Amino acid sequence: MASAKVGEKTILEAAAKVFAEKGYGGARVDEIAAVAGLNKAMLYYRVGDKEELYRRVVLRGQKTFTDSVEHVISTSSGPADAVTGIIEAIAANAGESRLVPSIILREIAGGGSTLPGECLEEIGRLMKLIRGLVKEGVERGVFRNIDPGALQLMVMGAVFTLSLTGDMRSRIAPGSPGPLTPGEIAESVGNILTGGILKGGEE
Amino acid sequence: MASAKVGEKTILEAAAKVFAEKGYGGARVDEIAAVAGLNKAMLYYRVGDKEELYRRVVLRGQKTFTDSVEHVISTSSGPADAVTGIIEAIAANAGESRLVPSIILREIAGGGSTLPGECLEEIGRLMKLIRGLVKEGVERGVFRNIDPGALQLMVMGAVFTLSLTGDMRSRIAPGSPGPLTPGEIAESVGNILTGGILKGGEE
Amino acid sequence: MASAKVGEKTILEAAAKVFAEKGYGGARVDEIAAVAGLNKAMLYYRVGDKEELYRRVVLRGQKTFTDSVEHVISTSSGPADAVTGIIEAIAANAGESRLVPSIILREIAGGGSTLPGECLEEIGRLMKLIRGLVKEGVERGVFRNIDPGALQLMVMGAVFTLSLTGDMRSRIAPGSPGPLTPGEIAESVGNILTGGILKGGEE
Amino acid sequence: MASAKVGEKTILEAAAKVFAEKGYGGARVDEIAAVAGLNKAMLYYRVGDKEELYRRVVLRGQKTFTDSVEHVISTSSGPADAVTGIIEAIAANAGESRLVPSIILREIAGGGSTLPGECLEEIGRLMKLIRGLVKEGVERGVFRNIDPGALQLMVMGAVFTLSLTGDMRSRIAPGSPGPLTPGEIAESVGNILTGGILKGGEE
DNA sequence: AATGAATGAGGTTTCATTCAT
DNA sequence: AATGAATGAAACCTCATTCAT
Repeated sequence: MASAKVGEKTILEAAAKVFAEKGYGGARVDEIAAVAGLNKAMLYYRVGDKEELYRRVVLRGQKTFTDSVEHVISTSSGPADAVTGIIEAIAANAGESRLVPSIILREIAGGGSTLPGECLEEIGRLMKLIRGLVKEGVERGVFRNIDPGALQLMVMGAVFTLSLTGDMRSRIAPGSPGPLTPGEIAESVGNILTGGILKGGEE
Repeated sequence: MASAKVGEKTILEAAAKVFAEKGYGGARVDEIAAVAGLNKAMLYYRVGDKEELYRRVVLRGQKTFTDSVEHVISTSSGPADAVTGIIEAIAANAGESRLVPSIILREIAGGGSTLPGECLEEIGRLMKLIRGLVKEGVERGVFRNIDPGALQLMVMGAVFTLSLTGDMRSRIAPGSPGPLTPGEIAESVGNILTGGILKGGEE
Repeated sequence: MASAKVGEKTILEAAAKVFAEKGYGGARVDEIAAVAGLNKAMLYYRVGDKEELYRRVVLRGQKTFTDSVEHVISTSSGPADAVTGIIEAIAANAGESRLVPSIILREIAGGGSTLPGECLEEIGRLMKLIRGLVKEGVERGVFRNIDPGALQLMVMGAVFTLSLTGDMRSRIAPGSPGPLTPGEIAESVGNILTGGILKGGEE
Repeated sequence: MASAKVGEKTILEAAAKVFAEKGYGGARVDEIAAVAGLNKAMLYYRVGDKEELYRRVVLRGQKTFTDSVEHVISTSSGPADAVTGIIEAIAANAGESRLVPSIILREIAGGGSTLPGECLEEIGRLMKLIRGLVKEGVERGVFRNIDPGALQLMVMGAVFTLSLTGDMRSRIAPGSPGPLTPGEIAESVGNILTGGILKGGEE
């Protein structure tokens, strides 16, 4: 059935979609090929085996992600501003495609055992950025004394979870407000993170 | 060949372990049987097929989890106290077994598509508890006006992520302090959640 | 649960029922035990393995069957009378339990490959009876010159088929008269066999 | 490893062979694949699972069978002639491959419980043909008043039984004439059916 | 570049059979 | 005599991967 020149981008996007929905173990190469609109054998010819496919997908997603964080930091006016910006960026990113959040959450669930080495390094790059940011904030007296790793993971965990549970929430809690927009998510999380949940707000 | 009466609890624990590590798709019935110290056919005799096995594991984990939250709420002195207590309970729970966090995170990643109906209901029970708690806190003037769903998911996402990334952190960031204890996790999260990250704490 | 003394007759009848419905390959020892109302292990203790179970069931059915044919022949007033009597006996037998017909039909379908030796011998006894009958009829000038083997198989094939298709007929042909009684079957077959289907009757 | 394009016909024929010999329950997919000269997985790729395989085999056999009956009826000079022709056609058909007879006999034995719906419909088509034929014969005064269903089943039962017992007969009754040719079978059955077994031929 | 056909390894499930009590 | 628990072998089916064209 023709298929009219399927670019590598399409392939990786199709793979991303399936990996995100089913996880590495649950994803079927057949399905990826079908979603990409491509003969299965072509996947092997063009990209490689399932593992390689996964590696590329994850790496691509991570790069986009870390790049956006990097950009926000370098253009922000200060640590507090940067945090808000990052949350917004993450939420926007996650709203655009479930892919990275879902894959990262799965990797976290599995203890990162299936993550190729290169990907671990890329995660390192992200953490370094965040650590730098927090450190600066603390030194400048803007942030309280916070574990940067904890902060980064909290933010990621929170934003990803909120982004991914949009559909589920309406199924579970009929009265709930339904899927949140990236903007709302960023606001919710940012709000709590910056001000805490207590009314008084003091320590 | 020995094995002396393997209880159903053992079976479910073995299954939980494997599902937690590999996810539903990646888990092998063979492995579960081996971990349970049991012949593969026995799994089918005693519990049922892979799907049923998963259903029971998840449900059991969820029940334990929600029960502990329920207990904390009913014995706490007030909403603020309860939130701290819940965070501690979740962290303790997650520290004890990676199981529930990891399974829930995976389900979140997959959009809950593989979650049996009964499990969704159990999630509903949990959310109801949290919602009640937040509502009370807001009414009493203890909490700022917060979306309870967002809070619950944030907490879960944050705590689970922190609990599960212990091992990974040292691999990724050599300088990092290593796996946190449940107590440290609870403190980190509780700290940020209650007071926010900003020094002044205003707004 | 108890099961209050299950006799061997009951066991064989249960087995017969299941073998008749599902065939040897399709029958499950579990199901036989369940139908007999007794623990699976007891089947092995009391009767033996699946093959032995089958052997006994088939042999028992055959003996009853051949005995009734033998009885009819020995008490009939002549060959023509005996043929009618046999048809009636077979039909009555088949009406009583689908068992023998169904098992024999299956064995015919499979070329008798699963039939234990003893059973083949018992079939031999039946054929000898029929052959004797036909031979006598031909010698006395009552029957036309007929292949006794063909006659016996035709009668068996016809009667069994009619007996077993009762339920099916109404499902397939809504207007059809529904399951026939053994008497009607015997009449139908006897009628055709003795008089032929042509109106004039002579060759 | 070779095998050079195995057609679907070959697959269905192999399946037919095995189903005919062993029945649905006794047939092994492995064996069917081996007989077809094909990797097991290919069966699933090309045809589907065991049940689908069976459905196709049975339907194909039935169609061939009913078609031949239809052809005989439409080209015969009258009802009596048609009956003889059908018997010959069935016998020829059965002589050519044990397949259809054996499968149908098994289905009769099992009460048609495993027959897919489509196949029941196809049986309906056959019965309609026969019913029309008998009705015409009776109306024209050629046949005595006969239950068409009974006639059809008798003929089928008789011819199939005779066709399939060729091998068995010599094993059971050493003196017997051995397997009959389709022609002989048709003659035997036709002879008895048209003229009856009694010498005079009167009622 | 592209694809239908093919395959082996491995996954899930079932089943006849036996053991311990 | 009776049974729940246990097991190995084998059945059905799927999947990642490759080949021939």
